[in-house]
Amino acid sequence: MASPHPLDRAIERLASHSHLDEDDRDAIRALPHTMRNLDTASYLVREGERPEYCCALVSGFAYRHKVTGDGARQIMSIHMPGDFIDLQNSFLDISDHNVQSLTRVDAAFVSRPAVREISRERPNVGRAMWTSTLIDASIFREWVMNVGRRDSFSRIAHLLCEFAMRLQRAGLAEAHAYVLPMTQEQLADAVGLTPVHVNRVLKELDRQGLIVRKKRAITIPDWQKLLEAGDFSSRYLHLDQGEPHLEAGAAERRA
Amino acid sequence: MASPHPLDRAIERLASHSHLDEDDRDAIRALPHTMRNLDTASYLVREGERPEYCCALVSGFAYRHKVTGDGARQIMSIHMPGDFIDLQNSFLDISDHNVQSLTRVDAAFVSRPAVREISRERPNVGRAMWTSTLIDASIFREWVMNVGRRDSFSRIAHLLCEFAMRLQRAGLAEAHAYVLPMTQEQLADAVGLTPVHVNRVLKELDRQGLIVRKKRAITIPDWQKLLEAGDFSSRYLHLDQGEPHLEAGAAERRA
DNA sequence: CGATCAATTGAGTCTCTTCAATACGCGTGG
DNA sequence: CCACGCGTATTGAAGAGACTCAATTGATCG
Repeated sequence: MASPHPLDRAIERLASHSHLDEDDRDAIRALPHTMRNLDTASYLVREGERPEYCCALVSGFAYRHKVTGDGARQIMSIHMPGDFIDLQNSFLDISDHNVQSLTRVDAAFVSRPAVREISRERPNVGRAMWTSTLIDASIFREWVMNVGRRDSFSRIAHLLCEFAMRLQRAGLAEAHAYVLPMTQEQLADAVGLTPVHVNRVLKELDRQGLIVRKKRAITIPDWQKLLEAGDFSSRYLHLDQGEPHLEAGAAERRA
Repeated sequence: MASPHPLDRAIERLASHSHLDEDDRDAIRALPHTMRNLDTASYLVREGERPEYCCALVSGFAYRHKVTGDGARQIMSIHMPGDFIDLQNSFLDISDHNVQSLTRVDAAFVSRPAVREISRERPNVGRAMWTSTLIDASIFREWVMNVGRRDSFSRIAHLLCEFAMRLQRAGLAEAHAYVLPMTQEQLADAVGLTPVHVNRVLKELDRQGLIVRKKRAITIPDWQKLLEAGDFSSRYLHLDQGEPHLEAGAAERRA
């Protein structure tokens, strides 16, 4: 057991869906990187720029977003410690969106060429990174549906479920109690609603006993009920991914 | 110049953003595959199933979609000849969405193991495929924004622009005149509106002279005006991708 | 020439937005 | 320690965009 390395959490995340042997892990740890501590609302990536680095979140939260021609913002994903944020950009030349920190953040910046090289030299690593971007894409698809076809109530419930589930999987919180690291305005931009309406829906979720709020801390008294309210199924998170001996049935049952 | 091969169009698509040498192309052509001709509305992939094949569209159109708990459908992308449809699934075990044909379709089915093998054995091919899924993901992000933050008018205009642009890039139609291969109901499911409202918006786009309709054939008299109406910028399609000697400025200028 | 599916149109309704005011929480400076 | 300021959250009232329901037209096909 080596001493803790800033990329360990990210490595574990990759390993949770794709096989990595000890050499692969060491190769990732050996990736030249610079650690940076960033203030809230710092840009990690800017739309239209040519990113030179991929980065992995070590602590803190970040979000991906775009802005329409008339200034409306849409958040397309939220990221937490252990997430690689910019594998997207490792092979795309010009960034098509922004990534900004939601809180203070520690991030490890790895140069693009280094990422490209490791993904070529170490097939396991390349595959793990590809898989990771495929799971991200699956989450985008779910968000398209969330924003396109669910009403405000389930839309917000759904986001709360996803966040809970992912935090738990990452070992960062219990699924039934966590702190949502964003303002209601940001929440609104994530679900395609106005902050005012988000406020009312949160109040209603609370009133119906689906969540309990204390500032931004959320407690979920009855997970099952929130899942139903949010029309949430974790399939799109591909949590069972990479457990080859699991029959399809087992994955089904997990709901 | 070999005789035409069903995968040629897909190969050209990959090569348009990632370098492939003659050996790489031959390797793709040599991929064992079965051609299938499918009726309209056939499933190419089903949510919850364990896909055994990746497929490339040779002719016809298809779409990706999911269905909410109460039966509302959301289309998350539309695919055309030359698109690899299921690289997504090459490394994800359980499909998180459906893919269904929009028209009659010819598709080349390649086994998952074969795809995984070629992507490992031939780094150029692996990289091209990865890049292709990254571009798909970029399109999903744009759709999140389209559905989340644009009103019905620009939302539909945006979709019409995207489709025009992609058809043109694929050499399947002129950008200013093409046939939209879907019903208004499907269009509605793609933009998160009702068919009734889509009908009204199309009528309005027509009335304002942004499009001319003759059945499902669309003509665009003034491309610039439609771009503006749809708040459309092609950046997210990453068309300039893989032209390494282009400075950032050139990409900027393309709008 | 029905039968069927897609497109179109009208009328009334509802979710979510907009505008606007107020309350709350927290850090800063006096 | 309190006052002020600012960002965030909350609440009310009115309006608008999109939906629902329902009927009609049009196109295609056996």
